[in-house]
Amino acid sequence: MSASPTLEDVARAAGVSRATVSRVINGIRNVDPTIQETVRRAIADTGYVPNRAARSLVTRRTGAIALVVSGAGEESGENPFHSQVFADPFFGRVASGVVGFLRPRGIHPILMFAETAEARAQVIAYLRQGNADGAVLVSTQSEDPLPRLLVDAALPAVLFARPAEPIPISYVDVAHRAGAKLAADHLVARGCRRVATISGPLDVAASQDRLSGFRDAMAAHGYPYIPCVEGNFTLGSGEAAMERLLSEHPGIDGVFIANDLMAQGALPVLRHHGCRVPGDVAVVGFDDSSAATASRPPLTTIRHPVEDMAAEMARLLMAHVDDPGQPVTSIIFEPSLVVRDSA
Amino acid sequence: MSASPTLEDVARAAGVSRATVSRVINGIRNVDPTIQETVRRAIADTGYVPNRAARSLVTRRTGAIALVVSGAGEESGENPFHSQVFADPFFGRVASGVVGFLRPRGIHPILMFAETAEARAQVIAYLRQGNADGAVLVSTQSEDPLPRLLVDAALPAVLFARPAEPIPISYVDVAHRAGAKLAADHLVARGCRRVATISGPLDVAASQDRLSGFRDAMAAHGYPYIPCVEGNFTLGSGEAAMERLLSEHPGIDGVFIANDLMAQGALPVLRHHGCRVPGDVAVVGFDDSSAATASRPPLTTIRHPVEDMAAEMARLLMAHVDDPGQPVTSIIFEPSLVVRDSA
DNA sequence: AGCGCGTTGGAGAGCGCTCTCCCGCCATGC
DNA sequence: GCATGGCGGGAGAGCGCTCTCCAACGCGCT
Repeated sequence: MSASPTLEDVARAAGVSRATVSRVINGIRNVDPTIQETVRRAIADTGYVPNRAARSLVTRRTGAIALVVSGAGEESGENPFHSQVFADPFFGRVASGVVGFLRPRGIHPILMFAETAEARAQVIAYLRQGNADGAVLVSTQSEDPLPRLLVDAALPAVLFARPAEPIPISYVDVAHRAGAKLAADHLVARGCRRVATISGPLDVAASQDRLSGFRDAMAAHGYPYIPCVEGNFTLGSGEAAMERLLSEHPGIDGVFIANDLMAQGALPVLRHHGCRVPGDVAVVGFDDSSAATASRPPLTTIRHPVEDMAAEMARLLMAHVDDPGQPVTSIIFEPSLVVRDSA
Repeated sequence: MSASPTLEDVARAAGVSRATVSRVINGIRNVDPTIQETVRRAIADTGYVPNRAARSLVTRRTGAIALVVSGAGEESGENPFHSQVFADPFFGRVASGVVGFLRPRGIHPILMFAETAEARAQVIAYLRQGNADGAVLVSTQSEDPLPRLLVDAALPAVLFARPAEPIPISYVDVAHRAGAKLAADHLVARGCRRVATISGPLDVAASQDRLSGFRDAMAAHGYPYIPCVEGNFTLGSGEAAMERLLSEHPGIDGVFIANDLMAQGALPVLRHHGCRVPGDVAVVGFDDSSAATASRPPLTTIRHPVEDMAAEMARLLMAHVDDPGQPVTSIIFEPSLVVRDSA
C-alpha cells in the first residue's frame, strides 16, 4: 500500500509493455481482446490506480475545474463572505447542478471564493498553475472584475449570469423578463388590481430585468404604474421592504417579490398587519428555492431551473476546455410558473 | 501565453541553473542574496508560475484536500442529496471555516458528495489517485461507512463529529451535553416549570447526547421527567413535533429544540396556537445558525463554534498529511449560550 | 511470389519539477 | 604551507505517465 503500483508494475504482471496497458486504460487504438482481458486482470490484481499528476504532466490537462463564487470588491468584516453565500439555498442548487454533471465524468469541482482583489488574483494564479482546466463562476454581484480577468488570462470560463459589461465569455441565464411576465399574468388573472413589487438590488442586471419585465407586463394589462421598494435579496430586507410597502400603499392586493427569500421575510409581516395570504394579498416569489416550500403558506413562484442551468454551465465549460476554439455562447433558459398557496 | 514559461526558461533568463531557481522558489538552503534577487526578477519578467502537476509528481503531494459531505446509504430520489445538504446553513459554516484556514495556505478544497456506495468508492479512488492529500469529512448521518473506508485505505482524514463506531480517526466535536445543560439551566433560571424538548434523530449520537444531557441537567434541577418528541433536524419536522408536543402536553412553558431549523419551524406553530414566545413558552434552540437570527423572535440558542471547529478540522488534517505518524486526536469545543428574544 | 497497406505491440523520448550528489571555492586551524 | 570543512552552485537522475515513432505481421491485390 505504501508504494502504490505503477503502469510498469501492471505491464510486468500482464507481460506486455507500458504502452499497451496505457492503451487499454485510455481505450485508445485497437488492442487484442485477449490481451485486453489479461491487462484488466493485472490491473485488478495489482490494485493499480493511475497517477493523475503524471498523467496531467504530459496531457497538460488536470481533469479538474474550479467552482468560483465571486462577490464584488467589498471586504466583508466579521461574518465571512463564504458563510453568507452558502446560507443562500440558491448556491446549493448551483453546486448540485454542477456536481450532477461533473461527477459521472469523474471530475469534482474545486471550491473557491473570490470576494477581494487578492482572492481574485489567487484564483487566476491557481488556474494558471494548472490546478484546474477552467472555471465556472457564479457572481453574487454585478460589476465583478473576475470575468474580465479570466478572459484576459485566456482561461476557459463560463458564467452563471450575463456579465454586466459585454465581454467575450460564455454564460447561461434565465429569461428574467419572461418570468416576471408570468408573475404579472398570474396576479392579474387572479383578479389583483392594486399590485406592487419588491425588487432586488437595482445594480444587478437580473433585478432590473425582473422589475422592468414585471412593469411592462402589468402595463400591457392596463396598469401603467407599479409601486416598487428595493430589497437586497435577504430575508431581512424582504421584511423591511414589505413593511414600507404596506405603510406607503396600504390598499395593495398583490405583490411580486423578486426572490423567495425576501418573500419568506415578507409573509409574517403581512400576517402581522392582518393581511391574509392569499385572501387579502396575493404573493408571488421568484426562484422556486427551498424558501418557497418552507414559507407558510408555501409560495407561488417563478421556477428558475437552476440545477439544469448549472449543469449546462459545466457542460459549456467542458466543451471550451476540450476545444479552446469553441465559440462563445450564451444559453437562456425559460422559467415557469409554480402555483402553490400564496397566490 | 500559449506556452507558459518553465523553470528552465527562468534559469536561462537569470543565468543560473534550474536547481538554483527551484531553491529560491522553495526557500530551501542558502542562496546568495544577489542571485536570489536576480532570480526573483527573472521570475517576474517571465511571468513564471510553477506547474503543480510536475511538482506533485516528484513530491508525491498534491497540495489539495477534499471536503467530503457524506450521507448514509439511502439513494435520494428526485431531489438531489447535494441540494438538500447545501440548503442547511450549517454546511455553509463548515465550508467557510475550512476555506478560512486553507486559503491563506494557498490550498482549496475539492467538493465531493458521498451519499451512495458508488460515490464512496469514487471518493476513495479519487484520493488514491493522488488528487488530494486527504479529506475532511462531514457526515449528515451516523452509520456512515466512509470513515472506516478511509481508515482502511490509510488515507489521512478528519471527521466533523465523533464516529458512531469507535475507529482510529481524528475528529472535532462540540460538547453536546454541556450545551444542553446550558439550555436547561437557562430555562430553569427563567422560571420555566413544565419543560419539554424536541430532539434530533435518535440514531445520531449528537442527538442522543443533547437529549440525555438536557434530561440529566433538568433532573439535577428537580425535574426528573422531560417529555420528548423526535424530529429529524428539518424545518418541517420541527413544525410537526411542536404540533404533537402541544397536543400531548398542553401546559408547557419552555422547550429545548435540538437545532435552530426545527425551532424556526416550531415558532409559527406556537404562535398559531396562541402561545406567545417567550411570554407563554420559552424556546431555546441549538447551533446558533442563520436560522436563529432569521426566526421571529430571534432565537436564544446554544452557540456551536462551527467555523472554528471546521478550521481546526482542516488544521488537524494538514498535520496528519505533513506527518503521517501523527497520533489520532479528538478536539472537543465548548458551546456557549446566546441569549436573544425567544427565551 | 512480391508488393503495399492496415493493424497491433514495443521502445523510448520527454512533460516540468525536486533533490541527491558532487565540485569548487574560500575561510580556518595546525 | 597544507589539510579541513562549510557553503553556494551545477549536473543529472528520475517521478509515472502519454504518445510518437517504428517494427512485425497478416492480408488482398497484381
